[in-house]
Amino acid sequence: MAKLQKSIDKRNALLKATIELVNNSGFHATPMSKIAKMANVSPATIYLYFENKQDLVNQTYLEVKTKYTDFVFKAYDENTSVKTGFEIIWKRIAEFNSNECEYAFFLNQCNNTPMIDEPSRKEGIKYLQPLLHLWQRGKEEGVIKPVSDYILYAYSINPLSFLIMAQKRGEFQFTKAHIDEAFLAAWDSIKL
Amino acid sequence: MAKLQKSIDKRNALLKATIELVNNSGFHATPMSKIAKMANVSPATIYLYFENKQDLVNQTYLEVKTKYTDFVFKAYDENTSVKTGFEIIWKRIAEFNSNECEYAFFLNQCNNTPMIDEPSRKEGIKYLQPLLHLWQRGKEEGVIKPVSDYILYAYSINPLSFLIMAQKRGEFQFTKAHIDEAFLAAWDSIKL
Amino acid sequence: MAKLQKSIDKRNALLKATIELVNNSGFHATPMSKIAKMANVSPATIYLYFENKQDLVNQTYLEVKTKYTDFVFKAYDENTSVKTGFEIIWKRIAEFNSNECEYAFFLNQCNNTPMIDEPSRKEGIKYLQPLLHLWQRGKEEGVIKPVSDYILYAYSINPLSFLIMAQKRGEFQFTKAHIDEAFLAAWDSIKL
Amino acid sequence: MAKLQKSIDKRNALLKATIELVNNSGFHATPMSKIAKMANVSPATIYLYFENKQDLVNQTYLEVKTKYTDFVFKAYDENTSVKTGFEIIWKRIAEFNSNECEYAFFLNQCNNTPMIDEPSRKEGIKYLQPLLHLWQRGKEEGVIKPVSDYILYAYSINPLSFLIMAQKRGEFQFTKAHIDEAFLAAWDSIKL
DNA sequence: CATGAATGAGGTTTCATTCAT
DNA sequence: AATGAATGAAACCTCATTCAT
Repeated sequence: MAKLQKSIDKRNALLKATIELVNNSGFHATPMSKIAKMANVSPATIYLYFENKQDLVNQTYLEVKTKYTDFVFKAYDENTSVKTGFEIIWKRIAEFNSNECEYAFFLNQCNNTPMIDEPSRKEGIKYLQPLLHLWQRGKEEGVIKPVSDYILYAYSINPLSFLIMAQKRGEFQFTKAHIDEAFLAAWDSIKL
Repeated sequence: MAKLQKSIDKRNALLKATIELVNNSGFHATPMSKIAKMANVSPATIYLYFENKQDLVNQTYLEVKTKYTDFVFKAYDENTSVKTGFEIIWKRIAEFNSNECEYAFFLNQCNNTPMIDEPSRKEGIKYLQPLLHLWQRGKEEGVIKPVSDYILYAYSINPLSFLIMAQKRGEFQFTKAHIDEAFLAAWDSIKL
Repeated sequence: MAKLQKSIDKRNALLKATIELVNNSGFHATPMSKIAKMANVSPATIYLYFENKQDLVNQTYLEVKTKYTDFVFKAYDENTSVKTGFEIIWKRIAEFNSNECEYAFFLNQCNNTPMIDEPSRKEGIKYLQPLLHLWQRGKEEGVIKPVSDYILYAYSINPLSFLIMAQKRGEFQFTKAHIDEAFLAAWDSIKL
Repeated sequence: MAKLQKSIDKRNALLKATIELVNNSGFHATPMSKIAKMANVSPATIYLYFENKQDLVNQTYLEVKTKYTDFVFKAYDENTSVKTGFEIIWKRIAEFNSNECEYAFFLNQCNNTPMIDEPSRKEGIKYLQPLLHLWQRGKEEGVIKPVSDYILYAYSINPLSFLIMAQKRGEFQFTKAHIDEAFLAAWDSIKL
């Protein structure tokens, strides 16, 4: 057990280091040696846990994406009105962005650069299903605008990423009040 | 004259090559040698026009940002209603994203990674002034929600970036109809 | 007993794996980890049986060389005519090359690259004594050309190595008929 | 001109260093850094002249093989008896082995290990044509044994490689007298 | 002004070997 | 005796930058 635990610890330390360093410098500007140093292992050790750098980042991505989805949809229950359901999910996403901002930054980088390879990206997309189903229901009930999910996502969910990145850059302070304003804007943009 | 002209041509070729290569591979995965080759120039020549790689990218960024702003605000006239003004600006932004998507991709990369250094990024921000003024007027007139400009931007402007990137990835086709839907969502999200 | 037996099995598995992998990739392109894997053993275990990689290869070489000599000279009896004696030995060598080609390839690699260290190489040379004695007798009897043993070896024995390697590369098919032709060439080259 | 000459010099220095180092240690035990040092260039410079290590060795092989063939067949004239023609070629090969033994060692290494890739090996084989034609004529005239060219080569040409390698190892001294003895053995082995 | 050649520094990855268990 | 995990050293290779021409 001790040995296994140590291995898991090392793997986690590597994932953590990857997230932090990639957040600050991007994929290509983050050398394996730095990741190793931050995780307190030898560079060679990384290759016991991951095939290569790309694999390390892919696995980190999928792990973080899973954390994100677990967090976002844990509190969600299908038996609510569309608006309530959306509010619950949206607020969880906002909370994740605030509380786990390292994770949020990382996912953002992944979504905006050719850092993650196609298969892992595809794998990461399926996680949104519950939200898509909710929107589907909303369209059928005439509560949500009958437009592409991409547009709904672009206007109601993605702006949070922009705001969180602005906050990271120190340009913007995301307060409680802002969250309510943001939610209103999100809902207004997609509601019929 | 011939000499000077030639120089400008070379500089432009370098900027163009930078945009294309960075769009496809990102900043750190784009070697100077490739930029030089694509611009039909020796690597050493780059350093006659730019201090170093960072400077090349910064200058490219500012140049593209200028093209963007020039295009976006050229048709704008302050003497319109807030809604009309916003629509004009928004549609120009959408048009730029569609017609000059190479430029749009590049600006997006710049906004989402630690590729551009802080000074250049700061420099690039001031360009939005006319839109900010319009929003200010809108807030005073009670037409626009009285919230931070960052939130207004996040919900009404930034989603276009998300959609254009989704289109680049081939996930989404941005049609004429979509543009109208998107504008509606944008306006709904910020109007009072 | 069980313990000792097990050890010998492991050692043999390691020698076998070494031969196969070195045959296919050469000494320096064969990592210890692969040898261990093929022998179903931990890399660390190798070092219980051998001092280091060089020692592993040296020991493998001497072991194979012994198998070779045992096979080649087993049927040999000094009380024959020189020609008959030579034919017996030659045919055994040819048979070894055909039937135990893995061993033959390995010996060949060892003879042609700086893979084996000098002491082991020296050790491996003495095995040929019976053949050298036969040639000595042949020279005294005026049956064999009075030339250096190196020349006799180069022309009557070594060509088999070349042919067997050509066969391994798929360039040449070594049939029964070829063996007789080859023997004739061998004998013609050294007989007076 | 000066520049071009310098480039050619550098390339030649690299080929020379490759030959010497590979001769002494083998392909996989010869790091690029050592080759660079011996050629008095930076490791990075190697990659201006060769794509990678494999390419460096392949090109070296082909270059040396060409030197070999040029030397061997330069004095050869088709209008001779088979025996005389063979003697001329054989003696030239022997001379090459003696005088350019670095080249000869190198070719030998190449022929006996998986160092050279298949395409280059194939490329290197065609060089022997004149000898094969001579043998063909010899068979038709009933002067040469009617056996596979591989066997003829194995017995009449390849032994020289063995002897030259033995000499390199210091086991055997290849004198003028030896050459005549060796030629006789070679001819006896293939003549009818 | 323009360049091709050159390189030092540093990137990712491999591997022979060791060590705690 | 046996091992899986770990690693320092070194392998191949790339690239931003410089310099002689």
